[in-house]
Amino acid sequence: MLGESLDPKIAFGKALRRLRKQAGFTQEQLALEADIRRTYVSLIELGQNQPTITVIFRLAKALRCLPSDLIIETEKECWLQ
Amino acid sequence: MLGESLDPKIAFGKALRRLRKQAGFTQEQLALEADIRRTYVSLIELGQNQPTITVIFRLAKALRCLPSDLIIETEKECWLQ
DNA sequence: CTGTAGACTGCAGTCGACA
DNA sequence: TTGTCGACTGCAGTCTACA
Repeated sequence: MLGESLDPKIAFGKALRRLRKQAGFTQEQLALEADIRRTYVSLIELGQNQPTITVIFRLAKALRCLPSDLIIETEKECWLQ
Repeated sequence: MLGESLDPKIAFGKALRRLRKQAGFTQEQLALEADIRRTYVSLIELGQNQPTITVIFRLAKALRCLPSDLIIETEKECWLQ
């Protein structure tokens, strides 16, 4: 059977970390560009906090991608495996 | 010049209302399927509250669409005008 | 059918410091 | 470079009730 679908907040954290590294950013650089705190980026990536839509848009802008791209990557983490 | 980009939480509310009506749901039916409160759906659609990623995923499931589709519609409200 | 209102609980998000 | 910890503020999200 196919694996259980992953909690969206866990999946988002994994997707964010993957995209951040692809972009060659540290958590600190990403936080700076997204205007949020570095410690909060850490919590999100670890799936210990879930972002609101405003934060999702800020992170996408900082990563120079569309918010929908971030969500598409999250869906992959959620459902592909 | 192009119009100011709309606040994501306002844009999300507009997109949600549009998709909900397209699906032929009332706020109450949507809330029931998404397992959130009807009054909260109202607040989101009016842009008075912004959802977390968990709520975005629940709403998309209830609307039988992908979370990324919901965000794509939000981007349209944000940037196309 | 939808908006609103008040009061409430838990967590999103901040801040500073240290391993 | 990232995780963690404690303490904090504001808001996400609930509940009930009424226009």
